[in-house]
Amino acid sequence: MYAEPMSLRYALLGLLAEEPASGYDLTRKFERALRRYAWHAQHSQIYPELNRLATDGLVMVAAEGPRGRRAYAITDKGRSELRSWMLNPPDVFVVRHEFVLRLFLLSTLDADDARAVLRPIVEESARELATLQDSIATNDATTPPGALPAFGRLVAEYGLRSFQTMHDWAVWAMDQIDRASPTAPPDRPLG
Amino acid sequence: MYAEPMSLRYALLGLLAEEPASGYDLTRKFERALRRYAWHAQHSQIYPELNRLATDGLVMVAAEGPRGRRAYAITDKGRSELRSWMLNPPDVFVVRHEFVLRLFLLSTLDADDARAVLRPIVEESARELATLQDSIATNDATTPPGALPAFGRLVAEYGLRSFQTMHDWAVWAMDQIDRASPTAPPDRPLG
DNA sequence: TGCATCATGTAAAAAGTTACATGATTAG
DNA sequence: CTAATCATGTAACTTTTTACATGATGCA
Repeated sequence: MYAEPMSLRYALLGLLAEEPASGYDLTRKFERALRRYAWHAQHSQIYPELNRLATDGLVMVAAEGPRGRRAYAITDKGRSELRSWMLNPPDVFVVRHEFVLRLFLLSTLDADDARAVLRPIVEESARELATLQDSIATNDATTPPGALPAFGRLVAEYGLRSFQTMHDWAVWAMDQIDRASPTAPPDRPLG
Repeated sequence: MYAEPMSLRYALLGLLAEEPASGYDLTRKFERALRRYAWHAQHSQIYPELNRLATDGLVMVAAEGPRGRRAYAITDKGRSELRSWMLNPPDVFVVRHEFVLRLFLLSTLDADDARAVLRPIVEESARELATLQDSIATNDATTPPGALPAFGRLVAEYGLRSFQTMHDWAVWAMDQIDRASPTAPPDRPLG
């Protein structure tokens, strides 16, 4: 009876609920913050959608700047639509995760190829983890001790834990493969 | 210079690398196994793609059955294309995860609404976790002890750890919100 | 003055979803 | 005999990507 996907619409509404932004700003937020974890959208999709949101009265032009810049702000109507979307999650979430798809297909490779796929995952997730840990530490240090943690902190924690999980899993998986079919004779100490 | 996404193509190739299957079988595999974790595709997308894969010589009709059923098998060419795709991951993976998007937007809600969003996550991830743990235990029990673990086991482990992470995080997040703004006066024991 | 970045759009093509359409086989 | 499931397709529509297109501002 009803459709209700259109996550892009709510992603934009959500970002504008945090603070007013232009299409250009929003494009950068997707690229920098959302893309690797949650959702992506190009500017060619964002600008038309902002215009539709404005037509529907969910956002409004809050300020104009140089080079035709238009900063949008969410309206009360927009805020209420966003809230109702947030409080009514679907039964199954849309998931499209090429990394996990590749995990599923690891079984099509032999042990050496599988190791070659896993190795960079171990390395990159370790790097990613360190970066995140660092930026969280910096953030926590600047927050007054004992004060309420900002919501952004919750997302950061989720990202941190997810990378930790990925890293630990990849190390474990490598080990499983090594046990099943060692490349070289294991360098076993005496005893 | 080159495009190279078309993950659906490789998802199909990968599933067919495990065992021959019909479009109908593949549709069910997406629905049952891949959809919640990695990727989804409808039969209306699968059938045309299988025909294209056959035209390109990456798969072939291996068997015909009742009701016009056609079981496809991967060819050597298909296997080699799949391998090269697997060994050449992109710099950034395609990610589209409505659940995580909603996490990002949690900051647009007040504490009560945020709790209302998190509560079902805690409950559902716990259920999911129990189901997965169960099916892994059953699987591990039927596998000869000390034998090489099948690759499917690696994916199952990843799923398990991911749900555990989600669950633990959601519990932690609820607690953080409670600390910042308790709903009712905390039922604090004397002392 | 020239280059990077800011800033917004549209058009064409590809990918994905929903709806329409049809028929065979099998188990109860 | 009839309902569920197996089985494959196409059409219309929506969403997303890639490419085309243009110009202003600020900094070195």
